[in-house]
Amino acid sequence: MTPERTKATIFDVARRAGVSIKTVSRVVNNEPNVRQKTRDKVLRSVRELRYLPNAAARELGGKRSRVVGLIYENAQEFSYLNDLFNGALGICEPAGYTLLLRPLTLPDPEIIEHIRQFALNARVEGFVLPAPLGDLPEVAALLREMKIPFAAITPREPAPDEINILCNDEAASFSLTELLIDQGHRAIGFIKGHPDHGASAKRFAGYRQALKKHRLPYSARLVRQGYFDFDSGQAAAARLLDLPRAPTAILASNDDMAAGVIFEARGRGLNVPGDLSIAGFDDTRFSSRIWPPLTTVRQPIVKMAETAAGLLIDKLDGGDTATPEAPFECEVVIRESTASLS
Amino acid sequence: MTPERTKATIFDVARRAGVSIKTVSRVVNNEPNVRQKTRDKVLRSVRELRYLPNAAARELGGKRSRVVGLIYENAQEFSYLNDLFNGALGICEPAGYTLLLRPLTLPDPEIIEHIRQFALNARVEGFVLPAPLGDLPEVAALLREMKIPFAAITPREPAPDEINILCNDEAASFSLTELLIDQGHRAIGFIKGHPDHGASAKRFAGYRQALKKHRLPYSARLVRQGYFDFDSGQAAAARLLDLPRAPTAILASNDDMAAGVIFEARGRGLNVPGDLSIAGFDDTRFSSRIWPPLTTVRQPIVKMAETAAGLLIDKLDGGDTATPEAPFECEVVIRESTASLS
DNA sequence: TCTGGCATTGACAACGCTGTCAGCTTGCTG
DNA sequence: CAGCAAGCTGACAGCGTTGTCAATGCCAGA
Repeated sequence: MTPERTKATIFDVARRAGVSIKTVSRVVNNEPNVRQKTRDKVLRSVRELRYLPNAAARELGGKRSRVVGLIYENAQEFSYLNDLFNGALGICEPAGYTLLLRPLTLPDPEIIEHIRQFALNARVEGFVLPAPLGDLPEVAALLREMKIPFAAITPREPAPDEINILCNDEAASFSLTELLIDQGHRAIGFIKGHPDHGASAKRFAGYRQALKKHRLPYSARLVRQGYFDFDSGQAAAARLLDLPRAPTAILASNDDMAAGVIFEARGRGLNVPGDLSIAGFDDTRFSSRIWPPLTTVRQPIVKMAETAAGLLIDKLDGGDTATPEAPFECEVVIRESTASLS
Repeated sequence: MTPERTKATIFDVARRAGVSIKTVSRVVNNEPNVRQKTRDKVLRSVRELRYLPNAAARELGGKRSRVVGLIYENAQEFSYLNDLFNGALGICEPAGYTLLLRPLTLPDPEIIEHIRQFALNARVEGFVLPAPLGDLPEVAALLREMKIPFAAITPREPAPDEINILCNDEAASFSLTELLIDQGHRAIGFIKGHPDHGASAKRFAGYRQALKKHRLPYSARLVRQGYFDFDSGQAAAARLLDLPRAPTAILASNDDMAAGVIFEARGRGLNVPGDLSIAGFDDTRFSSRIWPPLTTVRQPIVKMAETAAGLLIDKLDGGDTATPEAPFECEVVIRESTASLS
């Protein structure tokens, strides 16, 4: 085989296979109406010449950029983003799609303009929108106006006609709360997540349901608003621990805040979990690495991202209507930050 | 102004400005030899029509993809990656370049093939190579063979003819060690970083220099090999703390390992920093959020990434030879994980 | 005024693919 | 065995830029 001096084009492949470039195009794009024998000839030629379609020419001729955009909130937990990105990339790459990231700092008064610019500049054909972006009505409106489909990951309200990836946050929160109740805790503090995230309400709902099931009184003074960041978790913990009859367990709506709670507890010389049990959500990279390792809930984020990207690409490739997916299952991970009330 | 039904092309701009498309092209690409008056006319037309050059056509016609690739090790600290990405993106976007990420899981026997595929598929014009990728000779060889320039961030050996972004790791390590010595520590353990990273050797060198300056004996038994991950840090700490005359301070070559040391110390019921002072490197997101907050060294990663991307783009745009940059300054961040020997 | 030479501008052919549409095959029906 | 539909294939015109090269404009110096 002669070392290719220059990259092979569709013409080279066609000549070698003894067909027209159009037929090569059909084969490469998996279009129907090509005889199997012809298809084989072309594929062999493609392989022998290591033919790689020129993406620019493809886009110019065919109006398809094969670019998927992933917009995310810059403040998000990194391991979450990492899983998200790896999951989506793992699907996009083999499918011949390019995955482009676009961080956003929320709240952003110019968010619409930023997304519009990104979509235009990068010729994005479809978006993956992790929480909380799938919940912003102006974003959904913009994408609808631009006729760009999207896959929302854990939105509060599933968007009609779009792809929605859900997980059973509520059930997981229920289980986690139940675990604490089983361990003998009666005064269980709860730190809510950012109100813009759909997950926040669900996690809170699970907490209330568990209390109800076990006939424990719900007390608003044991519930504080947090914003998913370490500092808000710490602040909320401080106020909970200042309470006359402080909780013996605190459930934070994510691990960042739970880490803040641990930090606050340690600062007060409290023993975790001896004096205070703490649990979070998300199972971030550090959840198992802080002391004590955190009891938490793990979402199958990689799989969720894979599914989001996969369904989106199906849609872009003109596949059938996206099938409504069953919610993904979360898993409670029990570690040392929670213990029976002694 | 009529609402543009369809996106404006270079022809529309040319017609409106009363010039040829070639002249529009020249103006848009900032080429010389266009009269100022003509330039203004064209620019006005561009603005009025909201003209955005079609990237695909540009690439097809001009052979320039304006894609910069960022290859990174998937196991890397997320906040490091995040800073890296945000820094590079902040430069690429306004410059009209697309930044594409490509995670790699090291060690990877097929790394060359993976990078080659990525470069080919994504038509990458230049790479940003954070440590340890800038140190792998086969990667450098591949990129040279493919004639793709790159910017290496903190490589062990600056690559000749390429862009190298350095920082004074050694001096920072020296300062940190000196800090511990000043606090009265005499038996200072050191956990080395991954041998593939250029920074590892430099950090170790700074440690030895500080000992030397203060006439403290260097003892190999106080030095352990780590690999930049939490577990190796914990394991190394375990062996150091098992020593007959255990160190009263441990310097880990990064924060992940330092977190492992804290974890191990806590597991043994040691008080940090009362019984053991601990310091790390990198100032990751969690460094200040674990208990106790970690004394560490902060690298200006965002700036380093910006510089890397900036110089790379200059090179791709046919700018002059990249000026050799002075190393970036690291900053010692003193927190509560270190204290005077009581 | 004329000329050479540089600055400025434009005409037109790539670039490598996909969409359209027409033409050729094939297999089946009557 | 004609006739027709469906299956298969190819010719060719875009797609929106940039590169090349020729044409024109302009100015200083002869």
